[in-house]
Amino acid sequence: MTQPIRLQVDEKLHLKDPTSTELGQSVVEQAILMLDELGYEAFTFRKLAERIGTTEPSVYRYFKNKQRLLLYLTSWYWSWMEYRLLLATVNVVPAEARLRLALAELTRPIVADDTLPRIDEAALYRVVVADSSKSYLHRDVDAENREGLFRSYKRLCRTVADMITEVNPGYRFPLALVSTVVESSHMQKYFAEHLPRLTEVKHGQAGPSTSEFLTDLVFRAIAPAS
Amino acid sequence: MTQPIRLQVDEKLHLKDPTSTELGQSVVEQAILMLDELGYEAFTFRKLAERIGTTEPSVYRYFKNKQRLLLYLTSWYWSWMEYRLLLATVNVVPAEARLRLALAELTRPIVADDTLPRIDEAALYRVVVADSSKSYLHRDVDAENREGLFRSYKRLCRTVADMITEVNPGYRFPLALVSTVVESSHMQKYFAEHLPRLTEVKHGQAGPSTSEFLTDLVFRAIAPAS
DNA sequence: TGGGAATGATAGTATTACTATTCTTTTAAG
DNA sequence: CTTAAAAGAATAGTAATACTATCATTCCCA
Repeated sequence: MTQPIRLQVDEKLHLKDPTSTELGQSVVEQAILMLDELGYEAFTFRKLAERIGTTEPSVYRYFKNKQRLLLYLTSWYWSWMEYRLLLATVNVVPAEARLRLALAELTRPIVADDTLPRIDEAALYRVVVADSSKSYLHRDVDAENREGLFRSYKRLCRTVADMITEVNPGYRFPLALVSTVVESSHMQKYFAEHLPRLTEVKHGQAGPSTSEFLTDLVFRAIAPAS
Repeated sequence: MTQPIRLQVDEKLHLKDPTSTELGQSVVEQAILMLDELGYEAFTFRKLAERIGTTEPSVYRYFKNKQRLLLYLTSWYWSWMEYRLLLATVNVVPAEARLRLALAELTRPIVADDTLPRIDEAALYRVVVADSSKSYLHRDVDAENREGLFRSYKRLCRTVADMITEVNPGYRFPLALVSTVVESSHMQKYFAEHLPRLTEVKHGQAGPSTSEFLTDLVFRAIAPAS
């Protein structure tokens, strides 16, 4: 059995550390499930409180509002992704092989496992696919960015961008390419399921995968001109 | 002076055609400006009604809700984009040149002009950049898709995907590539302005442009293996 | 045992999204 | 003209949401 891991997220993302109490853990655990079931718009702190048998203000004690809770969950997800990415590449030396493994981690759908206690990884993945962009597409981005709340996302992108630069130091857009790939990997999954005319990637059946598409895209993009 | 153009959008996007009355035109005109100023979340029909000197139910007479109004505006934008794209490529025969011109249209930021009466194109562009993904990232996508409300977006993607296939019939992911490019062109602009550590593209200053990044990306991606 | 901090519950408020109903104007027929 | 039907717009709601001020309880250390 693998060790349960604990990931750090920025303190400013919560008012009170939800991992420090039983109630806090329930809040995070059930928030993931309810966001997955209801979607971000229909999810409310009142419904969440009812479900875990507590009251609205108790939830507000942990998170300022639902937008911050979403940002907490996505930040946690990015940190977890970076951890998995480092784990997958730690013993690999050749730059191209490292990048290939990193891309495989970045673009592969998450299925359920139990490395993380009380976290439904598959549900969290679906929430990230459908709603992560809403954590920065709003009026307060600039203020939140000044507070450093997007650090884990930036760090992840930087890590992969550095791998690209190692493979081809002459490529001019490593960061833009990585952020495009990360967002596209979610988008293609969402399109395959809901707007299938926008992609060749298939939902839940045999067919070309997002991983194939994006891995091919990256290696062709950064290949030195021949 | 260029002819003012009129674009068709699906009838189901509105309850009553806003172009058919003075009030309807004001609703669309001011909605664009207010969405740009306030962002999608803070924008309400009440505020809009107040601004144009009418009442909430009068606005609801034209659009079912604010999500439909957003979808109307983005659909209109995609139709307009396709129109511009056809205009730019109509007299060009070589497949590669056509694709290059299409990508230039797709990825270039919109600046103000007066071809469209009562529409602030630059404001609409900013709204599309910041909020267009919210028109499909919600619970009702599947129902709205069944109603055909995403047709203009699909048609645009298909048009460009066909251009890619003409350049290289062997490329396996034309649609996925186009939807990635379209979304990325907005995202890179948004990141450049709000989260600049996620991209090499610069906001409002000299530096590599989104067009350069994405044009390079597409042509490298579809280049036949040498 | 008693005072303060931490936690939680009660009961609000302002705003939002939306609607049922009424009022007014326009139009069109007799 | 007159009047009746239809269309358009305004009034005045409601239920739900996002949050908060206040009050009550428990816990912990002195």
